[in-house]
Amino acid sequence: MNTILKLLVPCRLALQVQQRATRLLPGLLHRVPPNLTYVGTRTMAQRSITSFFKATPPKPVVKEEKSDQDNGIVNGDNSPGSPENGKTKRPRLESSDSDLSPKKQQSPADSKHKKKRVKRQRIESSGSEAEVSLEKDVLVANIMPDTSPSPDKPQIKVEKQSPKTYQSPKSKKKKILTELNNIKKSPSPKKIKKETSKEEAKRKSTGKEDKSDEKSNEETLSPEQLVPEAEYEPSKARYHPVRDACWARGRPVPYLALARTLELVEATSARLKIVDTLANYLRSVLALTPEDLLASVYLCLNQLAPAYEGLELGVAESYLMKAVAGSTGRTLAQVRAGVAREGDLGRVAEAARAAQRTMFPAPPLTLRGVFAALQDIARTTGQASMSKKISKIQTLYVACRHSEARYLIRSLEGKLRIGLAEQSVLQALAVAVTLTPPGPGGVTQLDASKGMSPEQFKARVDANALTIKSTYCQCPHYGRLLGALLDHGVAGLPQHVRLQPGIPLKPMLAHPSKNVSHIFDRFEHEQFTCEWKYDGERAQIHVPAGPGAAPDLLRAAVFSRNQENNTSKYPDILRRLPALLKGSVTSCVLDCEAVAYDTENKQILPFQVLSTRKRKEAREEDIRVQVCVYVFDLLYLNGDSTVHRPLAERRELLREHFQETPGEWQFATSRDCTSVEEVQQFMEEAVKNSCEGLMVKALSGDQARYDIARRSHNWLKLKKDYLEGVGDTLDLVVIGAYLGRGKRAGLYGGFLLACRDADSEQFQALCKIGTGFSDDALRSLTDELRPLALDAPRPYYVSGAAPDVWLDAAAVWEVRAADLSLSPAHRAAIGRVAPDKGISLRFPRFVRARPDKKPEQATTAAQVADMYLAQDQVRNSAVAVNNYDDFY
DNA sequence: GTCAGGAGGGCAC
DNA sequence: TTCAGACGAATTCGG
DNA sequence: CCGAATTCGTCTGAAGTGCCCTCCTGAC
Repeated sequence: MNTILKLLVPCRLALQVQQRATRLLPGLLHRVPPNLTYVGTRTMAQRSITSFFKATPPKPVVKEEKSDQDNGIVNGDNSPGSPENGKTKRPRLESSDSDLSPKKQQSPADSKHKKKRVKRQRIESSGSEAEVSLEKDVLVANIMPDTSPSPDKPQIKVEKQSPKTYQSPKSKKKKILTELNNIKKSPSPKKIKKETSKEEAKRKSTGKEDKSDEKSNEETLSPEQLVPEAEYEPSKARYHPVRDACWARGRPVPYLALARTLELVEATSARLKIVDTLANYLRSVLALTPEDLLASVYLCLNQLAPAYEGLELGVAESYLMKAVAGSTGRTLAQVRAGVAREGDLGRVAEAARAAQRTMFPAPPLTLRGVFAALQDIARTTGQASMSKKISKIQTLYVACRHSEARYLIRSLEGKLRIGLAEQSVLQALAVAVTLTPPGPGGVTQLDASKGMSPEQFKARVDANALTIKSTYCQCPHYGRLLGALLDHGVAGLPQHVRLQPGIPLKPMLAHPSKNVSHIFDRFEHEQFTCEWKYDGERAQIHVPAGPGAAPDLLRAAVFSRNQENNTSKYPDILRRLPALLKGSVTSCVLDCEAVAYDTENKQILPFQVLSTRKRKEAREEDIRVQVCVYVFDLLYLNGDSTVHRPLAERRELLREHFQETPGEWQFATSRDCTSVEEVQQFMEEAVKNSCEGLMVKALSGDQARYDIARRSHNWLKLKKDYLEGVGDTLDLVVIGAYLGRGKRAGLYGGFLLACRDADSEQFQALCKIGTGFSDDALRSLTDELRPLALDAPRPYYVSGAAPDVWLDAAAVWEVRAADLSLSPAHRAAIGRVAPDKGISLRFPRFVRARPDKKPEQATTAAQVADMYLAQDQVRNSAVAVNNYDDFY
């Protein structure tokens, strides 16, 4: 802490000096006449777009070196060409053409080595936490007096062994194949397809049928027959949902059961295996305690409720560190140091908990208890709520056993980081309900795969997964989904849970497209359309049906891309709804983009302006930033879902039933392009009109449906900064580093970059950067930069924030960005565009190191300011900016 | 007791 | 938002 | 024709800027 302060002081001083100096400058640079021309970005970038489209670059070549003259501002004309050389063949056919990609250069042996290394690390990491203490045994004994494990060793053994259920890909693959061959001959028709581990396959192949399955569904296990909680192992081969569970029928699921499941998932990287493990756990829940299914699923996903209910924990790392420190008798500094070392508060908390003895152990945690407590924490608001929250957290924390602490803390942090997310949970749910189907009469079958061939079983799982995912995408509400699943089974889902206005659905997303030929590859024989990609905020507008034939505008709602309820943010949009809806509309769901709009100059404003709008309970009379809503899709109309219709039809319905009002409601500008040139021209128009680029969508056929369950990224987006050699790149100096977390623990995970101010001889911090590095690059950059660590920043560093480690200015990196923005946080070019604001980068990413450049050759503050001012959006809104002084 | 500024959290992109 | 890595499925290659 | 190799799409978790909202803290 002290060191940080020491580091901060000189930096702050320098900053103050700098700020004072800039304040003395008249606001000359504040605004720029629109007729001014710049050597900077725009001209170059625009030209580059043209050249990009025109050139049909020959072959992917190793990136050309830039000439030193460009000084790293723009990679304009020396476009190295696109990797796909404009062919309209399917990419896969090109396999033998492109032989210079980095991946290819790596020998297969190398990559296998790499894989092995990673896997081994993962196994070790989860095996190493053998934190079984006597005290824990006591706790276990408390619940299951008759099965209390003998002290220490057996438990340790289990903890250490269990994660090894998978092997390196190579050996694994071979084994599986042999085993599968055996299975082909074996009479057992069990769920072979999913089995990936050697032992499982082996055991399967023995073909011993478990005849007591159905019977055991009826029986109730006595406590001594139960698996000890700490030894619960849902990754087990031939898992039996009742006999292998660690709790009895009707009893609350122990939180440790979930923690054990998550632990095994964390130790596994094979996705099928992860799904299998989670599915087994879910089968037990289905068979024994179905009322805990919802909480189980929510805890796996780190959610408390549907997003639109807006329930947030409001606690994150800093408060959690206090809680952990407080209840383990450590200082905050000790916990901080632990996190810096491990890169994960969860593990630090787990270790701290394990080292602690409790005189009177709290009763073991139940899953529903933890879930309820988390909801309770989230609902705690108002004065002194933080201390209440912390004490609630501490109550939970001191009751944790084994790995529970790790996952409890990570749940509170908001990220489990175990390689399990929504798609896998839904898949696991599908596997679980296929094997152990619920229904009106409860679970009657524990293993429904009996008598099915592997192919049949897989087909059944796939079908169920599609039903579940599709239902979920149209109604992302786990309460409803799981409720219907338990009551009616999978078959009853589509009937009981469906798309309805008022509940936001998952929106269609787009994949970045690096290259125009990608578009033509993807939509080879299909019609497609291009739409301008507006730089605003996704808005899903719902209008439910009223009592009569009229829409119920009072219950209309606006949802964000992540299903957050934004209704109170946009009273203006809701008021204007009647102008949009023609008389034929009784209910609808519209997919739109809300964009900041200057009504006087009829001009789109930058995203940064939109983001200054009030977020909650906005009153229309207070609104200063107007929005124009660009409608681009129709998902529901007059009681019927339209998501399965092709875009061409949806668009037609949209135009038929809705009407534009200039500056308020507009249909997204679109053109059904057929040639590269057409796309090129349309893209240029979009960029000139303050848009980010284009969205490309199939118009007809299967690909044109709004079908998130099958493919959530079915559209393509084309932005100028994706295109090789077109976007803005800068050459920046590394002046600091941040310690990595999670999978980057032990390495630098991010860096602080600066530009050079030639006038004041300073390095001014411009942005942080943390993406674009390959794992290897990050490793070698960390090694390379560690020796450059400084005790204090150089006097000529100017930065608003202090990195974990200051570095001597030596390395120069090429960095790509989408835009430049005015920044209250960074000091680059401060005073050159706005008196008290610097400039920063939007979406900065690492391109490559520039060992050929010295820090003195880095991009200068003046160039940064030029690049900022040369942006189309800034130029377009220059007039408007006068009216929005506050924003600039 | 009130109020302003700051820190932390969460959510857009 | 961007990006990279791992996996798994689909496709192509080669003996 | 079959197994090996290659490629592509999907899923996940690292990381970015910048804004508003909420709560805490310290000054008056």
